[in-house]
Amino acid sequence: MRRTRFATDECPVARSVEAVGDWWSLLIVRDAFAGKGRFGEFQTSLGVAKNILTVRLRKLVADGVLELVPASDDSAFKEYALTGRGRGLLPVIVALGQWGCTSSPFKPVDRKTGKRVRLEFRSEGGRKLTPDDVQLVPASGT
Amino acid sequence: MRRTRFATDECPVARSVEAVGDWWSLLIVRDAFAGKGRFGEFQTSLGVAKNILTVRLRKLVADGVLELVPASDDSAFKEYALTGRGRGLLPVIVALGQWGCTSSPFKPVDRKTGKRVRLEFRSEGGRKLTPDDVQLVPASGT
DNA sequence: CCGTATCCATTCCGATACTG
DNA sequence: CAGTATCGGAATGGATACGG
Repeated sequence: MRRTRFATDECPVARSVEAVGDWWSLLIVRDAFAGKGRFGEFQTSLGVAKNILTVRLRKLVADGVLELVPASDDSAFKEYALTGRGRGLLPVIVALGQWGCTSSPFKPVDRKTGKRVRLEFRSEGGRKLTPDDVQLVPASGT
Repeated sequence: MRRTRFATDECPVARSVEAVGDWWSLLIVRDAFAGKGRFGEFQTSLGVAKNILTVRLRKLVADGVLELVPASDDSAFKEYALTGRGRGLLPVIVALGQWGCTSSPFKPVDRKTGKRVRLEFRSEGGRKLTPDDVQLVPASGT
């Protein structure tokens, strides 16, 4: 029963971990943000075995991260599209990307201006904080 | 040779994925941010098998996320502490936490004011953006 | 207390072959 | 193109026993 435990873990990080499943899922989500939606696109992009991809996609759909929609170009097929919940994962992707390195094949930009976007910590007052300004405290709701 | 491929992947997300390894590592990092540092603390907190924990800690140290430092209370033992690189993972943890849910055993606060901190997308001009305002574009460096 | 070493079950992953 | 089915190898994970 390995890591099923995480699904009911009280920590949202752990539950996110469980929901997204494994890293394949996250890379699929990354590709989805990059505009990919077809089974073959994911398969080519990730080089993952097709059976694994099938399982991952199914899980992502079951978890409400992706949904199957009619393909835009060819009505005979379906496409995988991010749900609202799925789009909520963008900060995770961007945070990983920012941590990974600077030069990236995918960069986040403002949809309107096309300018570079970054993830920042902001206090309630709106003040920009560095990671060192931030600490994780044990709890007390919200 | 499974997923070793990711280590040389050009995408920083994929490389982060490889560096952090698996979800255990991320949960260890989460605990480290929460002030934990001793082997036993991780072991108790995560309920992970000790041999697995050993491997994960070793990998995190090798990847420069954690480092071994003399224990503060008992000089006979060592503690695992986040490196600068490791502290850079905080946005990832917080992003996962924000996505996971609202009520959390760990919340990020401003170290100085104690007030709630959130991760936000900001354009270069400083304007706050929603995830829907942001798109991932294929590349062109930095 | 802090690991290491071993054993075993489960799972993951990749390759391949096959269907519609 | 979009999967499904099966197979074997590798890695993960848990439990336990052992040593510094």
